[in-house]
Amino acid sequence: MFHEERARIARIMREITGAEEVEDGGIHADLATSAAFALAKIERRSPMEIARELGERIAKHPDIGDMRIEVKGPYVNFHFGDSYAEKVLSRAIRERFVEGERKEERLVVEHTSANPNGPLHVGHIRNSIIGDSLARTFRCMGYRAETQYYVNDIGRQIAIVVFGLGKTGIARMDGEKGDHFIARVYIAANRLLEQSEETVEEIDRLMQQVERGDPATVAVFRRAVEDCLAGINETLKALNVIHNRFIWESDFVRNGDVERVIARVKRLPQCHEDGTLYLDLSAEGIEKPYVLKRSDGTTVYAARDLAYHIWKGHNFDRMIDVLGADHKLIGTQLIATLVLLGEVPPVILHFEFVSLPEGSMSTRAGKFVSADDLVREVTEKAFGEVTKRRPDLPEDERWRIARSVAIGAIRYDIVKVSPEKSTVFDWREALDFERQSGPYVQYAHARACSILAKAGEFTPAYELTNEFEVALMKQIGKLPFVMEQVMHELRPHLLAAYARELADLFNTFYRYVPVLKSEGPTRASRLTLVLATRNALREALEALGIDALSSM
RNA sequence: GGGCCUGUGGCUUAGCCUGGACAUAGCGCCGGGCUUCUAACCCGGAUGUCGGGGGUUCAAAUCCCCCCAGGCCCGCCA
Repeated sequence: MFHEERARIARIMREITGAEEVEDGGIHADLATSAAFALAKIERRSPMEIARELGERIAKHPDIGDMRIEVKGPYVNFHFGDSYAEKVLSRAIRERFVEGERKEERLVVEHTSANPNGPLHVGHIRNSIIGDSLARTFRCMGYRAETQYYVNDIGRQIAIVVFGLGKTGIARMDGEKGDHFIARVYIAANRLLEQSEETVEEIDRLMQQVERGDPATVAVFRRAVEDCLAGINETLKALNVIHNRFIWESDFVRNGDVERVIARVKRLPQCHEDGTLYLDLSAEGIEKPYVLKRSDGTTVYAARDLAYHIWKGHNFDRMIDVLGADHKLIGTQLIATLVLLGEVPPVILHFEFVSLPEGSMSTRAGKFVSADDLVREVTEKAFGEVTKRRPDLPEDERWRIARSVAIGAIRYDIVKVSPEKSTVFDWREALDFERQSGPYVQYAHARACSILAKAGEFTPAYELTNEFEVALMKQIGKLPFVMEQVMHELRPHLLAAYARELADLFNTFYRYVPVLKSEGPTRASRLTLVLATRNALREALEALGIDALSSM
């Protein structure tokens, strides 16, 4: 595997030069080092001369095996030896390719956690897709990763919904999803809110009642949140997004955790109570006060979030939160406070906003493209494409494929962009199933499956005879390395790029290298390569939450 | 006004943290390829002041400083 070879060179470099200087060889080699430049400065000799000596010393190292060392100017290049193909392919054709031994570390990935005041829109699902892909990658690599949706069921937004349910007279339509119904109520309630100040007081009163635990109010809140959440969950399921648990914010109020953490916070010297209860974190470099209680004694989201994270910290070894860039300030405040309390802070992955061509999205203003609309449109387009290509298939089979293709297109389209980039939602791109897309990768997988289905039994062999086969095998060998990178850097888009490159290489191989028509050990080797490719594609797609179709 | 993020061919985008050998790919454009394992495919071509300016370095898309443009945040919302 690539990561093992890389680690080996790093070790050898460390022994010889004292620094683990290894880099990707790009088009020149599998791995390379430019350590000669740094040494040239210290030793005051030419980098070429040093590279030459370095190359000789590395070549003599007992651990170098059959790796070929090549000195090119100031660079020392490493080319994997003949044994590499068998190392990679014999491993990749196993039932589970990347998964190593099971890790004991317990992870919790919190993602989506959208307020239950309407359906998920194309901004929310960026959170879901990044978070779900991350959790899946951890699981692929043998970690125990639980995903949680933190349900804000007692915030101001929900109070507005409850108020609206009583005042607007809006009723749920036949067949309407709960989340879409709640959104209509929420939007209408906000209109009323803009008109009079008394309504604001009414909402404050609702929030006080629910926090006190007034049974009637609690029941109305609960019902509204459940209706909305049922709709949201349906959307998430359609997107292959899995939440292991929904954690209700109000539980931390009811079980006393919130009061307990407030009591602890009060003992901190940074805590102040004048009107509101807040922390002055300016010594931590945060100028904005971190308010935990309103002047009417009710808690704000921050207080409940603190309790939630303390609970997570006690039940998991590592916490990862996926949050929008708008949560950066509050995220820093949360982390600083947890540290002051001697608790474990989460690692927060922030992603930048998705906007519409006409401006930013807003549930309150009713300006958004819902995930449900997106899924429906893309599925219909996909159904058309499937029908065009496979008119022979029965209709339900075509719909099944279309759904998988649509989710592949949507998830890939979103996950492929680095999280720190803000994006503008574009229907044309969302509906594109061509080269840099999920369906493109799914298609490569289906082609591999098709060959294997026609091949019958074969004994694995590892004799690669041309550049197409070698390039493909090398890309397969990188999958564990890429997944490691995704876990360390919390950047699932790297996996999307990897999968696309793997599909590229396979498609080229497919075009130039006949498999079923070849014979003897060549045929066995090519089938081994196809099987390895299928496994690598399958596991990469699995980590991206995209169905690995065997036919499309 | 302050903070964080972003700025790479007409459009979208990788690389930036961890500086190195001709800057990644897609769309679009031009030209080819289905009597060969699914053409949601493949091959070739044109297109780049890596926002601008300084600096550090043997070497800068990558590090530092300044400026410009866009997004987000700066609530007793979440």
